[in-house]
Amino acid sequence: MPTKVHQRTRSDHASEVAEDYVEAIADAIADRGICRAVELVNQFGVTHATVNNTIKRLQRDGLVKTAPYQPIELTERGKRLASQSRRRHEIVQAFLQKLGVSARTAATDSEGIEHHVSKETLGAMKRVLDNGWPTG
Amino acid sequence: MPTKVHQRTRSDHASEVAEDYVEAIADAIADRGICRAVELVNQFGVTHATVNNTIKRLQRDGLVKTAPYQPIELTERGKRLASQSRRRHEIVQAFLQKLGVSARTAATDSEGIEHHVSKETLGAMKRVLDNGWPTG
DNA sequence: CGGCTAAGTTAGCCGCGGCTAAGTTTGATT
DNA sequence: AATCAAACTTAGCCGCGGCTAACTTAGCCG
Repeated sequence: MPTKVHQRTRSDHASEVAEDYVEAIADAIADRGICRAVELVNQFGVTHATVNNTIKRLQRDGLVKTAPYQPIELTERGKRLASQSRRRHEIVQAFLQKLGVSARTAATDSEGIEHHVSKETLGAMKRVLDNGWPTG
Repeated sequence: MPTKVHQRTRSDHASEVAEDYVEAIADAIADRGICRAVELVNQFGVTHATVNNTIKRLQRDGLVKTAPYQPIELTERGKRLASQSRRRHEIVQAFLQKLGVSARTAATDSEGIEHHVSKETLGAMKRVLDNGWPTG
């Protein structure tokens, strides 16, 4: 009876790594105009080879476009995912700080939490930021 | 210059899968006295083979003990991890509900979030549950 | 007791996200 | 123009957490 529907083909769902990468790429482009792989190497603390593999997956999945030895750019889908992720990230981080968590911890925890927050929960956090704590 | 905000020092941490498994095993033992692999198969919606592989890793890592065709038991370390995970899970879930999130969503989101909540953030959530919302 | 079924095991495969080691390209500086 | 260091690519490896397919064991029941 457990009806175990195996929905394996979840190619429409970007991984957490994908979200982290497009967010970082968008930030780099916003800050410095372009994004080079070495910036991701530094930011994520992984090797160049790993960044390369990941970028290839993101390109295959239609989130980034790049060519050998060229800077990394985002596709329209990539840009959409990046701004979505960034918005979630900002709301979670601000919410945690409003909760009384230190800025440093809020930054760390929001990194992990942002990928697991549903629309409903995000809305509840946003409401707090806009209107204060619930039920007076 | 290199920001290197991201910390790779999670080697001492059990994986999220490990935490989910020991939590489920502890629940099964609490509810029915023993835990059989088929319960994990049903609960996580994965195959028997996958449960087997995972249990082997957990045994290698000293979290569970079992023998062929025998029920799954927790080691002391496994029990400690389970109750820790369960406590985190409960606090996060209750906090989300207090935030105004539906029970259903709180259950889903807390599953993902619990693995990324630091001691400090958990403490802040607990404080809210005990003493109400912060700063008057 | 013999069979059958559910539970468990084993072997082998895959993609992701890591790594090292070695080679290639680029671009700045001399 | 030649060199050199930094950036990048490629090849090959690993462990995790999934899977299928095929097999073995346990235990219930006729």
